[in-house]
Amino acid sequence: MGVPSGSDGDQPPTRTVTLRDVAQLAGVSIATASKALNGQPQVRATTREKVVRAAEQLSFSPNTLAQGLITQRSGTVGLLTSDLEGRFSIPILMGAEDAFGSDQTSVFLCDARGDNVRERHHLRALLSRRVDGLIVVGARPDARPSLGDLPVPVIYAYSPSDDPNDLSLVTDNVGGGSMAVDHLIRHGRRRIAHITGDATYGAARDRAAGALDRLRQEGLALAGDQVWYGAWSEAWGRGATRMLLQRDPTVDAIFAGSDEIARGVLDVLHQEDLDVPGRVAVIGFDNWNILAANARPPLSTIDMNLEQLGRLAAQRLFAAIDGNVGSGTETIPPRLITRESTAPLD
Amino acid sequence: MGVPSGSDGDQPPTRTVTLRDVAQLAGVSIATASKALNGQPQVRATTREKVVRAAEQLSFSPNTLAQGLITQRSGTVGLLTSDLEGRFSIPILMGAEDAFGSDQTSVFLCDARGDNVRERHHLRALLSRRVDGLIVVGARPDARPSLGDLPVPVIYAYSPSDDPNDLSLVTDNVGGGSMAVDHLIRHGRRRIAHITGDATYGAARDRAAGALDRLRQEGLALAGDQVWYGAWSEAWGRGATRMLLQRDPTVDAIFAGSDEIARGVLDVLHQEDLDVPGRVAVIGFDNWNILAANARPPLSTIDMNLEQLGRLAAQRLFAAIDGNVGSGTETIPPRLITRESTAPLD
DNA sequence: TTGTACGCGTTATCAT
DNA sequence: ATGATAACGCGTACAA
Repeated sequence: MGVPSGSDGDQPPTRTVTLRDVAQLAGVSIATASKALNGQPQVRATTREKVVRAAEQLSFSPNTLAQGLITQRSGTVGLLTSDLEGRFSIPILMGAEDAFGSDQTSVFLCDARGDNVRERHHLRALLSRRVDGLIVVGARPDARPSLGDLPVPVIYAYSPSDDPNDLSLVTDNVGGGSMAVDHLIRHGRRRIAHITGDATYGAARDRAAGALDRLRQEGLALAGDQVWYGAWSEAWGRGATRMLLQRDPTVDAIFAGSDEIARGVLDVLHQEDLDVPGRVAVIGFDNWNILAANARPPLSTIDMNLEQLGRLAAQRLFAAIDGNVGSGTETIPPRLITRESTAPLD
Repeated sequence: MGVPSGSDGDQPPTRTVTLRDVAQLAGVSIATASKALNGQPQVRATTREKVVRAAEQLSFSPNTLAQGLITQRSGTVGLLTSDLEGRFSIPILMGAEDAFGSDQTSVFLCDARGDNVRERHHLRALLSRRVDGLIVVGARPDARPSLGDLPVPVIYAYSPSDDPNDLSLVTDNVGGGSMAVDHLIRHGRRRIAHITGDATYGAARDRAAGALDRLRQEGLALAGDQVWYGAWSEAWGRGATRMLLQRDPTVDAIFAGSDEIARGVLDVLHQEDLDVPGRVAVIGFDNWNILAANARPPLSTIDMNLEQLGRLAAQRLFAAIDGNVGSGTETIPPRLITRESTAPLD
């Protein structure tokens, strides 16, 4: 079909305006037009004025592709994510996009959907588009295979590369776990339990390690006698809490490995008529706003500062593009979000 | 700092390999190399073989920028979103990215963060990059100002353009509301109430209109005597449910305007010991998996098919780029997701 | 201060 | 079937 849009009559297919048109209208050569628009000093003020005016009049917009051909810089970067759906990619992506946006560089978004073939495919396309650099955002906080030697710098975010020569940016899960327990201790809790997700996730083990570490420092034992590994789901939060309460009714605080799990924990505590935080304090992980802020009561939690991680990735990539390539793994500190679920005992 | 990465010695700054290198290695002219690689018929099989092999050996990757200069097509499109944070943009964006990915076109992601200035800024950048087209993804399902006449086709997704000459793709909120109530009726419910979000959202009013319409068809009155407009939050879901139960204890089903609200509804129903779905059925809206699938019980809901909307936007944009520009507003039908919160009364 | 001429990497048109 | 050569739109060394 194709209804012709616009009410204007059939204008001749208006060629996109080039620098030649501007130069012509201004009555100068292409070279001077270029210099004038690019703020080169060797051009008379009045001439520059003429050119600028002409450019505006024609609403000239320089062809970045042509510029890139010359400068050998496309002014673009690739954002290669493994799962857009996952909630962790988004903030990172936002941070990066934000950091780049304030500069001149545009961002190619590619979602590999966890598929290796698709990833290679996107990689080829990006290199063919001559991106100046690449940020690879993983789906889970465990090491992923390096992309190997590429003609452009690469930063790995969230999932570190398995090659220590690459530069990776990750969250500090050990520190986060420790921070959560520290917060509970400072609020007078002594019988602290830990319910968390899939033990095959490094994040789960790291958070637990941090938590246990902090408990040990304080000479406290873990309530419930074990770390309750399971699934990253509300359902597991419910199930584990029931088991926990049965095994150890003296528990006065629960550190949940994710906000989802924490919601399940809250649900069962309500069912058992155990006041939160009066009787049991609860702290989550992720600061997933929709879950944490709207919980009853609002949930204290650990924020991994993913947006900052994204921004930092952008900065590191810039540095690498400018020749300052780094390597190793850089860790971003988490942040405590205090809400009502851990208010002090009165 | 900048630790030099890689363990290989200081290789000379390896120039990116061009078609010339390939031609040279294959012992042919640049022109023939080009033809060979592009599958032109006028080239001997053995020659083509040579060239292809040379290209592989050098892992040649054609410079898309240069190609674009000639073909006047960049093979890129812009995805201009108003709020990446918002959960609605993501699935649309995924659908579009997916549809494009299977073709040759790459996607520029731009987040305007609801800021008009930033939007113009991104727009300039995208046009300067010679994108072949644009998809504008709004933050809320109400009309937004048109970008006006641009040198490339534009598709508006989720938020329709206020200019009927533009092509907009939106979800069917009236149909969704009607579908939700229909489902409840089919399962024997007669005392149906509706709790929803901010009345300034067209989506809220449309869903309510669809619900009321379906009730009217059936000769049923709305339980609770009114549509409970409020906020798109769990807290409002709780508050409204309490008021509703007070005003009309006979209610046997609640249609919530969002899954968030539905979660609040469920919470209060549990507190009041009203079995779901035994005593009261609950249906949400959005199919926001994390909220709906993990609710207790799992929540029936309406899915707006946003990913499909994104894919369709990509297809329509392709058509427009190929000259088949459309206009007006196209509506994507929603889809009912049945879970346990609306299981039939036994 | 301005203009000429060349090149960026590729495709397309013409000879050969 | 192959190879010069001219574009594409722009930046820049060099000459004027």
